Amino acid sequence: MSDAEADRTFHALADATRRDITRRVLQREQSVSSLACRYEMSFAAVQKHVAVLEAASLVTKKRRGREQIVHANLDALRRAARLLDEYEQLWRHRADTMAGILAETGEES
Amino acid sequence: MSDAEADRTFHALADATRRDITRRVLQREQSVSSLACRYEMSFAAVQKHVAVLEAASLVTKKRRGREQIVHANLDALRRAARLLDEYEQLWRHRADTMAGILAETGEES
DNA sequence: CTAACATACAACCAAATGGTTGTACAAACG
DNA sequence: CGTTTGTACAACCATTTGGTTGTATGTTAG
Repeated sequence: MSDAEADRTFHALADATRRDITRRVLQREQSVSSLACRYEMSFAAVQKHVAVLEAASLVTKKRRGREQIVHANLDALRRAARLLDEYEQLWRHRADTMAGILAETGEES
Repeated sequence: MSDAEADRTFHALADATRRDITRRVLQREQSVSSLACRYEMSFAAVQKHVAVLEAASLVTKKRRGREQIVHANLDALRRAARLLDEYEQLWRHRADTMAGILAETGEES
C-alpha cells in the first residue's frame, strides 16, 4: 500500500459521517440521496463525503437510471486492516529479537 | 471505540510522517529529537506530529532525564484494527442474511 | 556556574477541510 | 410536454492542519 493510498484511506476513515456511510453501504448498497436523507447536513455535503470515500477506493458508484448506487469495497478495508497488522508485526519482531538476545545471554556456557 | 477516539486515531494515521514515526517507535522507543533528526522538517513540526499521535493514544511519552522517550501503544493500534474487522463483520452478516433468504426460498415445499 | 542540549509553546502563515448555497442537467413520472 | 428527482459542480466561507520561526524553560556536561 503506497503512502498516498494509506493517506487517502485513513483520512477517509477519520470522520464519523464517512464511517457511518461506510457501515451503511456495507450492509446495503444504496443511492447517494438515500444516504443523504439520513444526515442533518446538505445533500452536497454528503456527496462530498462519498467522493472522499470513493477517492480512497473504500466505495464505488454505479449508475442505475438516474440514481448513483454506492457500493462498499471490502478489499480496500481489508488492505487498511492489513497495514495495521503489519505494524503489529514490527512490534512482534522487536519482541522476538529481544527475547532472542535474552535467551542467548542465558545460554552462555 | 467512541467516534471521537476513532476520529483521532485514523486522523493520526492519515499522514505518512506520523505512520513512519509510529513504525519507528514500534521497533524501538526513542526520544523526540532522535526522531526529529530523521526528517527534513523542523524539530517543532515533528514535535507536533508526536503530539497528534499522543492525542490519539497511539504513543505515550515518558521523561528520562532531559529527554522525552516516545513509546508505541500497541493496544490503540489493535483497537483501530478491530474496528475495521467489525466493518467486515457487518458485510459478512449481510452476506449471511442474503444466503439465508436464498436458502429459505429454495426450501419452499 | 556556564554552555549546550532537549523540550515546550506561542504566533504566524498557506493550504486543505467541511460545510454552505446556487446553478445546471439528465432521467423519470404524470 | 412540464415537473420533479437525483446528481454534479462551482463559488464561497470558517475552521483546521501542517508547516515555519522565535522565545522560554529545564537538564545535563564540563
